[in-house]
Amino acid sequence: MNDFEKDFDYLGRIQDYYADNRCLPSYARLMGLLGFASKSAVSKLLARLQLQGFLTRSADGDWAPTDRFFERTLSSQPVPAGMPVAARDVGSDAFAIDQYLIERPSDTLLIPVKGDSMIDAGIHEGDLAVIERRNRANSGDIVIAIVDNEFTLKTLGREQGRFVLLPANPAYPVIRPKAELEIFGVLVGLVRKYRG
Amino acid sequence: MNDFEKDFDYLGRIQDYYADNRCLPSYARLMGLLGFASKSAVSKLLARLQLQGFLTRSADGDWAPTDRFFERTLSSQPVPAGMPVAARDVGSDAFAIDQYLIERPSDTLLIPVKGDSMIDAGIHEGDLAVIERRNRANSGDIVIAIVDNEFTLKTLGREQGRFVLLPANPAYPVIRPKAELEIFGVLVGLVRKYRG
DNA sequence: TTGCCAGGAGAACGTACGTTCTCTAAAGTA
DNA sequence: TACTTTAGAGAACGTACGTTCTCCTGGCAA
Repeated sequence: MNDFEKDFDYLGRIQDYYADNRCLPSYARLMGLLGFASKSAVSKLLARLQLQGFLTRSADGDWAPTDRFFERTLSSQPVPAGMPVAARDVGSDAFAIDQYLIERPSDTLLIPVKGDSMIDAGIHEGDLAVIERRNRANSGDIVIAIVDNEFTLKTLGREQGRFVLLPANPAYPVIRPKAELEIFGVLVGLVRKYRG
Repeated sequence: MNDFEKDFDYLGRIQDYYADNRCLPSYARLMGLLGFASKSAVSKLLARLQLQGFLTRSADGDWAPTDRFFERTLSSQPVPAGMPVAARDVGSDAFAIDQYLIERPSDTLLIPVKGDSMIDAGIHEGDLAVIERRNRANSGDIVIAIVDNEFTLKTLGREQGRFVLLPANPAYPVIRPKAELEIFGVLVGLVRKYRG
């Protein structure tokens, strides 16, 4: 393992710590975490990671992760077993999930999916719907509409010039709103977590 | 504003600070942030927020946000028509999804899904599979296996003591590997983007 | 009015913090 | 070989840290 890979391995452990604790570890804890016996080693490592753009200093002078800190490996080709993920091999790329899904952060929110009315569209109960707030949508879009004071996730359709809400499950009826259909937002992404 | 609302306001400012700095503020900074003139006021506030389940102590004894701390990014309650949205945007919380899905960043990578062999599990072509690298898995897990030097996403099953790979699409056959089955990782999450 | 309670002020304390030195050992280069 | 570079060890320093007291004050109930 060369120096570059070693620092990448260190970075991985810091990322894991951050995922657990939602905060960067102190110098003392980094010593234990990385196997260092001195804080100056930690200090120099952090300086190197800052140069590579993974860390920065906050306004208060504390260390803080950068966007690059949260980039994950995107790989479409199998890599030999035993190769560390962190060592970005050929065919792999860096990738930030949130930036991929969310284009307009201030207009975007996450809403848990209830029920199975969109199951045929691959949208399951418990999935997290990434919704961009908007009052208009096109036929064919999957939208969050407000019906009877409740959020409803359905495909927007048209019938005789009127908007209707189409479930993606034959067990559910098409919703034909009597009044104006109130669209809350448009589905721009979906997030599902497995294992609890 | 009663005591409960006041604490909620304090919590909001702590959440804002966290979104900016990706770390909870120290007692001294909380004093400035909340308008307190003493640290004991901070100490007691944190104790109250802990009771309400917004904060907790990490294994190292530090304060750490709980899941509930981030809950404002999820709107689980229906929003009455015409009312302003109680749900918070995802805007300031720059990596909400990433942190939701990924527990061990250094062992996690993203792999684009090819084909429709898992369509009945709600996994579509073009989705991004969030994979945690691991050589072992349990029957019933959805895994990435390496077959013919290609990634294959299937449900892990057992047949007469041997591992097999089960598609979630009747058009595809069960894969019964002749040699040892090479498991690359386990599916821990799924990400889908709509609208190009 | 009195007593009680809780949020906050203010101060003291011990410690863990981040920084910054010098020094060592190993690796690379001429 | 000798020179240079660099990751890390180790120690020292000043400070900001979290905790824990006591005391003050306003609100509420009896």
